[in-house]
Amino acid sequence: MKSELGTRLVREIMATADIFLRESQRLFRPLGLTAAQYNVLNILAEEDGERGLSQRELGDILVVDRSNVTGLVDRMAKSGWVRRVDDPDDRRIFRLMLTPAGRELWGKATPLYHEVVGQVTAGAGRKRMEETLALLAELQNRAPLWETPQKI
Amino acid sequence: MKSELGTRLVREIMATADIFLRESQRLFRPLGLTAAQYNVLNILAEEDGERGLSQRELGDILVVDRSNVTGLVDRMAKSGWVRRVDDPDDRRIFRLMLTPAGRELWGKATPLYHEVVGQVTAGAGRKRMEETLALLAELQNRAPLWETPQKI
DNA sequence: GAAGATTGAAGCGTCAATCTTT
DNA sequence: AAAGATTGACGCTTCAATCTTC
Repeated sequence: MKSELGTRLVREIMATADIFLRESQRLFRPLGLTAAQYNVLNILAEEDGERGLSQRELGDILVVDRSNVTGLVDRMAKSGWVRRVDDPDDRRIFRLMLTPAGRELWGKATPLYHEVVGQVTAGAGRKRMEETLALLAELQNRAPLWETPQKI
Repeated sequence: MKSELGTRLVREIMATADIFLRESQRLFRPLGLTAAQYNVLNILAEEDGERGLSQRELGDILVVDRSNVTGLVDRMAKSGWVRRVDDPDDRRIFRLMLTPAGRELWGKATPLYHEVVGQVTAGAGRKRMEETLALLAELQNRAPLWETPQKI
């Protein structure tokens, strides 16, 4: 059973991520925010610069389909947290910016998030976390192999 | 920045799981199967026993809402891979069983899955994987802490 | 033609409400 | 009343097709 350990590893990584996702959804819910929307807030808040991101760029950072960004931004714009601004140079493009309300919400959600993450990872130990991060990076790099099973 | 490492760890676990999910979807797609459906196949196939699982039990194992199981089983029954059998003792319950076609599909999908997982985890090293598994288990155990931020 | 954004269809997931059976 | 299953509303995600602009 050489690969059994690998199978378990993959399963537990996915199970852990599942739990994190579920719990973060629960954490953000009272703020009217979803986990996906918090990611957007986070990215846009750090893009403090003037230009803002295009929807395409946001999708690339989130690693989601462009079509997904449309609805996500729709909902967040409706909630008043994000604005679409016409790009002056290219009329195909919208530039995304946080509204003041969006920035305020981000300011409220972030310490909450950091607090629980800090608690959950508290006893993990710096070295062990770094080793795990290295392993995860290797797995991510090898993931493209999934695309080529063998043309069954 | 004591907690920054923890934040990175959480982010990378979720990113890695994301990649695995995406790639496994791609892997199963030619078989007309989704990743969630493969999990069902897998659980039901190992439940080789006679009784089968109730939908409630399946949901508990998958860690998804009961309401989700209904649609999942609907679609798999429509594809002819799963059967709902009336429980002889309790008329509220359906017992779920793989059809022969479902078992055959499972037999086809599983070696494919194990092959790619084996490739992706190939260079990881037994000891490192075991250490990571231990860390993941700790994180999962601590996850309930997410529920109690501090009643903001 | 290619790139950015959108739309529609489908699957997966949650939650809240309902129905049947226990 | 409690438990198993279902339904409906909503959000996230993908894929394929379309529209506008480059």
